[in-house]
Amino acid sequence: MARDYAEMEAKWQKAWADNRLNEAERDDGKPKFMIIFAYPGITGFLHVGHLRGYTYADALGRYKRMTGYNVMFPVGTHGTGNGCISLANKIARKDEKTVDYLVRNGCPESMLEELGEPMKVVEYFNEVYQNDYWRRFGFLADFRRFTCTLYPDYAKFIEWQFTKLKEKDLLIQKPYYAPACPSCGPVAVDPSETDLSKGGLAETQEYTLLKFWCESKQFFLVAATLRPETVYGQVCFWARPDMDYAIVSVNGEKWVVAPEAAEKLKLQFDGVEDAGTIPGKDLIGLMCRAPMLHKEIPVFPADFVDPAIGTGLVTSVPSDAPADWDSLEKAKANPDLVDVYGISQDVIDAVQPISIISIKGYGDFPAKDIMDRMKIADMKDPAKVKEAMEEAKKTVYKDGYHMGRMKDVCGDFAGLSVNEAKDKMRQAMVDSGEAVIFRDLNMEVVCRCGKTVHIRRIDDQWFIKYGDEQLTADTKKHARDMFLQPPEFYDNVQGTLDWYRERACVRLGKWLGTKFPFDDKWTIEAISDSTLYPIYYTISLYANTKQIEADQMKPEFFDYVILEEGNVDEVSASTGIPAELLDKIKADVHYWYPLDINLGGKEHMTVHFPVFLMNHRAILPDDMQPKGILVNWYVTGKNKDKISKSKGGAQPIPGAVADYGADAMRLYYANVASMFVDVEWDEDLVFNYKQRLERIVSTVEELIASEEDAPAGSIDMWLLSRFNTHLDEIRSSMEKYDLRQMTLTVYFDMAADMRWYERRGGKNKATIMKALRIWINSMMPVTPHIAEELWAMAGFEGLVASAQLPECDPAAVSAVAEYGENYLQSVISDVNEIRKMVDGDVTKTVLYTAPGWKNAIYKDAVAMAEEGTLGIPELTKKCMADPELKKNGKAVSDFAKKTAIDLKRTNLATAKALAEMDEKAFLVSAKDFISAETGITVDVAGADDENLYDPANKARVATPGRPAIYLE
RNA sequence: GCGGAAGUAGUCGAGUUGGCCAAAGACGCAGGACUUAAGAUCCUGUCCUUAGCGGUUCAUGGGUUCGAAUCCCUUCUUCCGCACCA
Repeated sequence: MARDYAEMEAKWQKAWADNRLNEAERDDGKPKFMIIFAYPGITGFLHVGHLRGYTYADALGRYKRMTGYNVMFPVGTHGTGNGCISLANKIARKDEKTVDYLVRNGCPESMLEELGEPMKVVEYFNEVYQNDYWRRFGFLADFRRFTCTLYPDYAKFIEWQFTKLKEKDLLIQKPYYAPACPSCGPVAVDPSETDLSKGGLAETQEYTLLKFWCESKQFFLVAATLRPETVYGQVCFWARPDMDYAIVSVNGEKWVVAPEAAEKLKLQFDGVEDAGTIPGKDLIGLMCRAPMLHKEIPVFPADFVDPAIGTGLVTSVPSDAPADWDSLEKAKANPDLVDVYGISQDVIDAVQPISIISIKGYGDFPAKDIMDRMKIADMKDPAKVKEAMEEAKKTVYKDGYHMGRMKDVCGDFAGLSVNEAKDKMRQAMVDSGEAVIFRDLNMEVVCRCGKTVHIRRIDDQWFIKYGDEQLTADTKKHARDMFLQPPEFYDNVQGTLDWYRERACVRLGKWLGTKFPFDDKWTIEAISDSTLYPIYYTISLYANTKQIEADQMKPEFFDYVILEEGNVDEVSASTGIPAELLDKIKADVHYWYPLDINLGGKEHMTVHFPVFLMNHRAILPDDMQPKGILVNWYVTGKNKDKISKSKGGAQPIPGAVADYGADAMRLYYANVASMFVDVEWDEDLVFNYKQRLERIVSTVEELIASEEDAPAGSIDMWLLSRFNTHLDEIRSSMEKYDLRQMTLTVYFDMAADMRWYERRGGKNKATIMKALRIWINSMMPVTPHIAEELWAMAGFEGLVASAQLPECDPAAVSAVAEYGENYLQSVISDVNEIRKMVDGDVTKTVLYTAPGWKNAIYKDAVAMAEEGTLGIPELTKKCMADPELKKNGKAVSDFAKKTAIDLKRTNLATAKALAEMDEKAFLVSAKDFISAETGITVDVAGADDENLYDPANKARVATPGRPAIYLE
């Protein structure tokens, strides 16, 4: 059936908008429900994966609407940071990939000129997100309340928030080391490489700079190490003879380091100045005094030293560093030491590895052991050797760190475990002035702008004090009392909250965002301005409709409407906002808040959600704390990666909606898996959902169109019982926000029931309309457009989007009616099962229902089970007391035993239904149906019947609920 | 390393307060119906065995229990977070 989904969807979306169903207005007489999804950062076009979470939010909101709630579902975007700037820059310089990406996603070429300007990028994507994604998917979001973190009124809110944090002593200043680009300022180094063109996997490492005094030259050779605990094993020093080193003056001392390192030092230490250069070859052969060890060691040449890492000078600990062991062996064998550098053989011979750490499973020299074990000496391919050496280094470091113990040669530190010694020894050397701490990236990192990123010290950095004990304790307590899904998040968040310390909250340099209210050289960074914002949706409406202006939104305004502090006339006087309006806004804020659900992807679990909770706890009173957080997992690409926005693998959203329809995609998201697992994007699967929906649509269409009507019978009771039961299931699933279970009920179970009803010849018009009323209404949250279409077709009143889901009618629920059909299905299934085993054609079957005495026992057993007195001896005793039963002796006691055991494990309602059922009458009435289903003649008989036709003596095995079957 | 999660049939995935679980649903596959236009629809089947019985399963090996996919421990494997990144 060809159906123009786009047109149909647009029609209903317009109807919703015309009826203003999406607009959230305070209604003091009605319970409210406020749900948001964590607004997306503006980073370009979104992909089909993002819509997963957003769709959940809309579906939950719609469900709440149809169960009596006044719902607010606002949306917004997050533009803070440098994403938009870097995107605009790339567009401005006509970066080919970027332009191609934009065009492919439907950006008109004419827009490209304008988009070189960051704020234009923001404006453009604000429209794209709202129109091409959220409206297109049929979200009943209150677009009037849309806000963006770069709006001037939003900035006022953030300023107020920071004023509050400061008042509560939660803002502090201290020095801070951050990766920074010389022109763009601090950048984020992470695998997504949002800010970078290279090096997203780099880690910041804390090196210990060791100072080696060189008496003859009166300067320090400065080596960087990650293993300060190995200083007692130093035997020599490595420098590159083929490069020039820089001499810098640091607080009056002269340090020799690689030129790259000199630049880095300037970023992290004060008073670093250039003081000349020295050729590397001039360093070879010098003697220098090793820190802590206090021994003179010689400088040897080495070609493995990389000037870009650390200081470009390396201290040698052959016992525990495979590279050092290897290099030392080579160096000693190198005649240049004597011939070229004039080092005396005595000095060379004196360089012997010192055993300093004992590790279980290793000998005196772990570095040598690991190389022997890995047979590195036998390797020929240089690339393989390099890889193996890297591996060897890691292994020996790891084992040493966890199992190693310092040996006696290690002075005061002897006997300590390596991980203890590491910190203590570093601290000791720092205290004695022999070492300083230096931070460096472990690989090259290049900013989007093309410059190399280094670690830089930033003084007077502002932090939010998330480590505050009281705040942490209060937040943890609240997190125990609220709704958090999935359960492991509920547990983990406690630990995450504990682990939070200070967090840098402002940035220098070119960033989009709100200026820091206490010093406008800083810009508030992206996470810190997106923690309290849901409450702002209750206010944004007034700014968006120009009822208030940004510059009227002074701190006292927020104090009044949010915290109910201050005097309305004074606030009105100072802001120029009428008192009535102030009170109206205040009433709105307190009607809608607290937030009921904040829904976001799993990436928010350790960052956004905890700070969201902490900021609420820090600033708002008890009755405004968030009530729930729902975390959704991702839609991933084929290779299990998160579908990457930048890599452009996924289909653009508008194309996907056009292909499958918004409802099919919504159903796909809701039903394909639990919220809490990743799913792989699979177009075929989406197509399947589309087909399933179409099948449901045509089923409903046919039911509505059918002219037939028939009197109601047992199958009608069955259908209404089932559908009313489903209503309860839907409600209990949604109680837990379990959309998957809910959609399973609505789109699978109910569809199957409807089919069975038709198959059983159900044709009662009134029953059908009652069932459709329930069914179509149940489809509204997830597939609203199709529900609307069917609702209209069935002639129901108004829009289903504003209809209320019927309550389950307990009078319609009948265990007996439901049991009958299950019974029938299992009889048919048994007949088929047995027929499969029989050779030759089957023409006839006889179904024997259980004899009266078995039914009598069963009834007794059920009655006893209801009273809770059922047991094998009790039941047997009771049976034997009956003279009629006693005649059957052993058969009775066996059956009583079996019945008692069975009943203990079956559902009592089912058992009762069976006990009340007249099986024989039921089977007689269903005879024709069974016959039609199986294609064979059916006879029904009771095992007690006189002149029973029972050639195979089957009737004796019949039990209640399980007729015996004979085939011929 | 630290912390967390998870391993279920050909596949994706339910089921994890222990019992009604040979284990939902979907997909795939096989047979049939309808038809020969459809990535259509509808039935039936899909661990082994078998007149519906029974047997053996839920990464692995052990344990607790009258009873375990579900609880405890071994081992193996996979995934995720670890901070200034939304």
